[in-house]
Amino acid sequence: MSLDQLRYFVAVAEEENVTRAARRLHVSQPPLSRRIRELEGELGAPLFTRTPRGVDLLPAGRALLEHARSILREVDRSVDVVRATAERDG
Amino acid sequence: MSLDQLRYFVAVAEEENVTRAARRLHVSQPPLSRRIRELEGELGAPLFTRTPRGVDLLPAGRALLEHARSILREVDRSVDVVRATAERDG
DNA sequence: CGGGCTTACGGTGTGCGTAAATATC
DNA sequence: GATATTTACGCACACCGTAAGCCCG
Repeated sequence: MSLDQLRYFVAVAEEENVTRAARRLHVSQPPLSRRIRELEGELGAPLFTRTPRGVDLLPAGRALLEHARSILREVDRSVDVVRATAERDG
Repeated sequence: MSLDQLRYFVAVAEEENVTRAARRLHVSQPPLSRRIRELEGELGAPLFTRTPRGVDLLPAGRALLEHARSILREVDRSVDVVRATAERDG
């Protein structure tokens, strides 16, 4: 599982649609779809159901969404903290 | 910044020595050294000072170490939660 | 010299984009 | 037929390991 995969997942979960998420992420849709499937494969659990209009979050997907957001937030914060610390203490 | 980079960083920080960290991670030392340098480059801040015996954590490195451990813990926990949720709710 | 970090280099695998296929309304 | 996801395919980039180089006690 990679941070990119989590970012991809969050976008798809928020858009509930792979095509729109791909546009938002500035990547093409087939690789995005594939990486979501790979993520589901790694976790051993489906995260979405596929519908004619897009995708719907399953309970496991909703659980991951919270965690993914939290992880990505902490990553961003870490970068800020490290830079600020380097700035301050040389 | 990738999760692998954070795992590599944590090992080097704990061992205070790239060679030992490489053994622990079952990777060879040159790529490990390079990825640490790349991480420093991405962050725009050095994380270690190089010494004849190995490496010493700088303040920015100590700050990152805490965050990295926390992030990696949350990643592991997320996997558990997602699997448990999928198990429970089908 | 010995131990450690770094640079050089070649190979492999992962991830992307385009194009074609499949499915549902 | 339109909109959406998935599969096929070829290519580029990232990462690794081996080998060689560099620095300091």
